[in-house]
Amino acid sequence: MPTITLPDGSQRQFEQAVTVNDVAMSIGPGLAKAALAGTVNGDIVDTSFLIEDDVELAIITERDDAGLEVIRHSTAHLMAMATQQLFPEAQVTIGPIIEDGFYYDFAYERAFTLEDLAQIEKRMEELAKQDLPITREVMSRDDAVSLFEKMGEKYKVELIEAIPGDEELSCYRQGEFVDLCRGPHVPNTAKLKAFKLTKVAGAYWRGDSSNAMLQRIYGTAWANKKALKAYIRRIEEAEKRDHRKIGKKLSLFHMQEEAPGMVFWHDSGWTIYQVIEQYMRQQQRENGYLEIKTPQVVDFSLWERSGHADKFGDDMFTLHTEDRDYAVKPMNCPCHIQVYNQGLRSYRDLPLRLAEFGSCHRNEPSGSLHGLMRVRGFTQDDAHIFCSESQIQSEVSEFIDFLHSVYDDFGFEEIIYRLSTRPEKRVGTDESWDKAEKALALALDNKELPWLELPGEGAFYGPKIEFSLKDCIGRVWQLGTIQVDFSMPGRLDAQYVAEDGSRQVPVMLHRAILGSFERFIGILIEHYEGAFPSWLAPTQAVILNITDKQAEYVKKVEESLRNRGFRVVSDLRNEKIGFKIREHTLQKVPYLLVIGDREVETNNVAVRARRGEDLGAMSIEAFIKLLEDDVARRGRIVLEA
RNA sequence: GCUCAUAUAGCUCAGUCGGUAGAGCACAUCCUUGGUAAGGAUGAGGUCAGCGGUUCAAAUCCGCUUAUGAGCUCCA
Repeated sequence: MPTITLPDGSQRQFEQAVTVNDVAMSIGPGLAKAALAGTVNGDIVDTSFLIEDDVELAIITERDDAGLEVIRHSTAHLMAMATQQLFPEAQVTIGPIIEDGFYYDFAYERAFTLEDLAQIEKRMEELAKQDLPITREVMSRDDAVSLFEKMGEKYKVELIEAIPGDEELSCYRQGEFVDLCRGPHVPNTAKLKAFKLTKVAGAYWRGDSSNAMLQRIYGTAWANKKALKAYIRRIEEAEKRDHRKIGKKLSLFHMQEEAPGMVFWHDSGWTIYQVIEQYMRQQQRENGYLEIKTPQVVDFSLWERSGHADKFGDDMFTLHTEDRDYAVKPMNCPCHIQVYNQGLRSYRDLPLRLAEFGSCHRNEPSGSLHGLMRVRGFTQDDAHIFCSESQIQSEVSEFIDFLHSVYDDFGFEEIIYRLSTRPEKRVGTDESWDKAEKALALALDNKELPWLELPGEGAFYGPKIEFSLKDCIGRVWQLGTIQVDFSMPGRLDAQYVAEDGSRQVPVMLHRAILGSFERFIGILIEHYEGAFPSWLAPTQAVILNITDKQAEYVKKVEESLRNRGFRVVSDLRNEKIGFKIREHTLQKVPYLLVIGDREVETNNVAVRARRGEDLGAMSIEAFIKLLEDDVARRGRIVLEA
């Protein structure tokens, strides 16, 4: 005689065991129709789940996030069913949900084409309309193995065999399609009303590049057609932020076939780059860093000693002269240790923070190149902090504060924090690793930052924190990082004299805030959709004449703004004012100063802000003040008073 | 690096069945001097990513190479 407590606290009693669906029905037939799943004491279950004891129950519908996840998961099954009907030779593997959708990996003799996708989607629509009931059955692991063996699903068998022998497994069946799955699923295929297959791509079995390549079909699924349409529109809008498109439109940079993965910066893009570099230089100076500059081409033997040649030799660009082999540096750290090693260091010198805008080259795999986000030639705002173990904690903590103040200036709010911990192959004692990981975790916790642990993802020489941001379509890119290194200083003979006169090996913290200028600017372009705040905008204001008569006055205004250090140009072309305004608005210039006879007579400028608002006529001095304030604000988000 | 797709004028793109290319914008010249998102006319501009093959004939079909895109792997 179960008593069921609903989310609003109300209770219902039943004479005998009931399913989630029965309970929903007892509340109302509308709810029963809308029910996709339930949560029983916090665990998500099918609507067919039989409740025998007193429980807390919530009915899940498409309005719950969990309901949407169930829909997506069931849509993945629907796709697998449709695919196997059309391509009986295709074997199923895994089909999880992802952000906004799902995918399913198939083993098939050839790649699916876009025509195949359209066909699969059509079959899915048909199957959904058939309103096939989706049923759950439980079986032993061995029964499951023989079932899928009989069906010739060898990947599925491999998956099941990895599960402990005594565990019970569940299978879901719809029509003649069966799949091993934890569930839950929607009660019938008619609940799947709004989906679309989006792309097809190869993906390695179990994510291992030495395994076979499977065919992955991606799809998106929503509660209804309206939400699906809204999603598609959202993606289309997001794609307009693509830094490659905006970079071209605003002529910030370009790349070309002769230098894959290398950036040709145009004057506008280089202006942004330079503003950022000068800003970082200033910030570093204020935060106790010493700026240095080290060579880009260094004898290969240094990379052998540092361990880079061994681990990353293939990714390094090398040069050969008659008698020597060199490498173009892929990282700055070995060079920074060379600077550290000049002269005998004392514990009194620590922490020593050496910074460099270090130009690095890495021969990244061709398939991984991506606009400015992943390039082969880039410049890092790199620095290495040489310190004692006892200084790690405070250095990491100070660094995170520094990073936040920089990100605030760029208006970044949604930072993803990740802590990568010890990998299997590593150097250093467990004791050091314990200490370093704890120091990093504590630094994050002390600032109450939400972070995710990536076990085993640390570098071989030490754990690291990654600070990442998302691009316009949600891909995550690492910008900042701080990494503890127990290995390299020792390998390259860095030492200091401790209080007791003994020689000690310093700990090295690798750290970057922007990461690389290239990637950072890529993210920045997408963040601002090309509409840079005044301090970064390549051109801060354009001065426009209405007719030739005002040309002289325009030049005068231009000169007085230039003299105050602003980046301004005048547009004296023989075009209508509306035409010029349109053009510079599309170029996302923050301020347009319109000069007609009225402004010349009153010695004013008429100011139009980028969004189209008319700030009215003002004196040149008043505009200078306005722009100065705007520049001083940087990209900080100003809360409305 | 792997799978699939793509590559046509400076940019965005069209080009049917194989018959040696077209639009809009941009650019140049001229007219127009116009008050807040496109004034008008005329003109120039490409041997269709590169190499090879099939064919009387290739932007179009086939192969290779390069680059780009999406995803996978990788990312010190």
